[in-house]
Amino acid sequence: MDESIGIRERTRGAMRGELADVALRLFEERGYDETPVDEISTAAGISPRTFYRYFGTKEDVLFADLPPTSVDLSELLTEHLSRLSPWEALHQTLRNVSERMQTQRGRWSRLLRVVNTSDSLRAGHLEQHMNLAQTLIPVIAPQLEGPASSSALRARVLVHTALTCFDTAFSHWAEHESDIEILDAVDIAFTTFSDATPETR
Amino acid sequence: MDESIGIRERTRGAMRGELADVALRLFEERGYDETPVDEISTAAGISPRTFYRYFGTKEDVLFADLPPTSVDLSELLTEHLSRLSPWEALHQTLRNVSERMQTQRGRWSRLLRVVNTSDSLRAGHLEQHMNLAQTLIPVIAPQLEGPASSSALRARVLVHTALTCFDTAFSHWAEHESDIEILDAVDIAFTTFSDATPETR
DNA sequence: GACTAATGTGGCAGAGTCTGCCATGTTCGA
DNA sequence: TCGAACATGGCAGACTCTGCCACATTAGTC
Repeated sequence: MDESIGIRERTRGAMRGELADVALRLFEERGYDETPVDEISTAAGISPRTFYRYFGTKEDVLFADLPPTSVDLSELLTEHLSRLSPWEALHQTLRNVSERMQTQRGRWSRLLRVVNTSDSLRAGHLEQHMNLAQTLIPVIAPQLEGPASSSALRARVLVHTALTCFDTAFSHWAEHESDIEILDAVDIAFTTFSDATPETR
Repeated sequence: MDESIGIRERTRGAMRGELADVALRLFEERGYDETPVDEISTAAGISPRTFYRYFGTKEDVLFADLPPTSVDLSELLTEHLSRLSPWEALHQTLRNVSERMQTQRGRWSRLLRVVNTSDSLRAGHLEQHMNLAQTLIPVIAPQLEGPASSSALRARVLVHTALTCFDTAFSHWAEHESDIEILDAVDIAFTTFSDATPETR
């Protein structure tokens, strides 16, 4: 089964991984903005030009191969939607993602720490979520009741809010790593509304 | 009272405004990525170097002088918090911002249309909100009940979610300008949770 | 084993954003 | 009127990213 991949693709994948490792390490040492692509590529033994063949942008070396973007979330979400409310389904879907990420806790906290040192990086991270949102909104939209005129908007709100909760939980966890578990942070984030807005019911 | 400003600052402000106008117009015509700073500055009769004295980055020419960043939201929020729940206070605060923005409806829809044509711009726009969040979170945090360990996280979630609702409402409005009013969109966005998550109570 | 095609890689030039430095002109207050 | 503060412009340079072409390696075929 693996033979079908061919050695070329396997080494290519390995190079992507090595680049990601080297880059993360250098970013931790000297900072993202202070580390030009030149240094990453030479540290990995390739030319700058080749770097841009593996990753379209410098940011991508951090974000491209991350779980939330590589896992098929629509499928997961569809499954949860069959037995949960839209909001709960989003909660569980992103909770599942968090569970998978736990196997790489160390890498994640390193990455989040790097991301939070640079404004441009934070923006790039947000863009990842915008892309994810475009995938999830069409899955949620048909499940919403109420007037069609507002359900399109509410689907957007639900998905973007869910990703915001997810993101906020992770940032908070990365900053207070010793005080709280990832999954607890995610659960607290997703249940904030039911606790904090009694008047709006 | 206005005399204290001095003509220099007044003309400087005028140049900022003119640059913003010229830039928005050019971005509409040729697109953001296809319009180099050279063209904006020459169209406004200044050198590229001087452009970067008025705006630190090319993005800033779109975002820097916008109401949500120039109005003092902390003050507004503090006032609402004295008689509303945190979530409702955030809702009303951003509703007030939306009301002020209505006087520039046309400019806003033009701007949002430009922003939504470029991924990098959308991310930059979100970053404006990240900065706002840093201002609002300390205002909300002391109002939250419950264990201190989770209230810091919940304050972050509430503020980021509020800004997400605000942002989503505006994007939706910009795309369906004829179907919905800004304030209605904002209200729908902010009341999405109370309607859509009965199970989580 | 040799040949061709596909693919990975590197170098080069160039556009575009943004910064530091210095020189020039204009305005303001004394 | 003179010096100080300020706005502007030009220049060089770093950095990201792209298009183009040349070279080498590999894969598949005969």
